[in-house]
Amino acid sequence: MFPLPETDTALIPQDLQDRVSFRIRQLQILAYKRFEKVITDFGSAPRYYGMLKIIAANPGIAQIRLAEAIFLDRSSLVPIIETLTHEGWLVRKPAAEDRRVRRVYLTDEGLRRLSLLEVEVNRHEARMTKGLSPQSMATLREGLEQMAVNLTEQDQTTKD
Amino acid sequence: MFPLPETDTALIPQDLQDRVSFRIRQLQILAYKRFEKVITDFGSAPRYYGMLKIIAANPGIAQIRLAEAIFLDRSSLVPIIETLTHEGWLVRKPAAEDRRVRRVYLTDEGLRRLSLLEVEVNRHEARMTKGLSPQSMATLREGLEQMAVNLTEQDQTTKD
DNA sequence: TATTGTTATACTCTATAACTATA
DNA sequence: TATAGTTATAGAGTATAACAATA
Repeated sequence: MFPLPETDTALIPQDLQDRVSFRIRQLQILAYKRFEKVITDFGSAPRYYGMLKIIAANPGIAQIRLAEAIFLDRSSLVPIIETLTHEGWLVRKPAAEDRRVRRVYLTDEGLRRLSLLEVEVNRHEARMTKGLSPQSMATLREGLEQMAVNLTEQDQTTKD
Repeated sequence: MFPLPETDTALIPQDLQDRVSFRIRQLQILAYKRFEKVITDFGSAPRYYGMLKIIAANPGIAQIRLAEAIFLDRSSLVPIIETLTHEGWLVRKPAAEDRRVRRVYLTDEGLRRLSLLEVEVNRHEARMTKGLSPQSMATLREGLEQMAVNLTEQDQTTKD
């Protein structure tokens, strides 16, 4: 009997390891667990980092546009916006020209905290991509982007 | 006013698009939605394709090893195994040498159906990676693997 | 009539804690 | 005492359907 614990990868057959879809899923699980463990003191914001960045880049975005951008139903976004508003990250203001719309903005405090959070996200990203050459990173980014395009294009043509 | 709808990507700032962690998350969401829409008639198996492949490669694996391999708590695995057993994919047999353990196997029917499911997974993967050169694919796979290694290694050293 | 945001509701997925049976 | 599997339970996260306000 060997004292070495069997590694997880030993159980994963090669053809599964070669599947990009499997790797993506596995990475998302791992990265998310790690991210949540490492980043604290930012309330519930870390998991919505991407969304906060989109709001920062599109101040006053309507909730429905925001929901579409992150592939969520507009109703699913409501409690998220509410929580982040209570935590001081966001404010909603009714749109003057269309009073159905509520525009979403980062607060000054939210902007300030987002820049601090960004430092942590950078660290996380650096740890995750350690050992990858700039060239590999570039190819990786292109590949990930191409796949996202492929998947969204197919969604449009499918047109349920 | 232009008739063209604003694309999602127009809302995503470049620095966010360049984040591998953001892309991974986005891709996982898109790929999963697409996968579930396209693949039907396989019961609840498609979402557990990876797990079924691991069982196929490790016949008689103990539930706890399987849970570790897919980063789930052993208790979370129980209802999954149960469902797939009821659907005829799996059987559990008590281990002779350690009666606490229940060994998990694919049924003959499960093996047969898994090979059919695999055809669909291949199609999904091909659509997703369309336009990527063999070289890009190779670099992509290496990058994804390296990141998985980075994340699991860091988990071990953190050692909470 | 259609759209935006909201609410009520239900479903899925997951972890934690406690239990059981074995070791 | 520790481990494998199970159960009960609770907490996220999500979508669907229906509603109010507005266009």
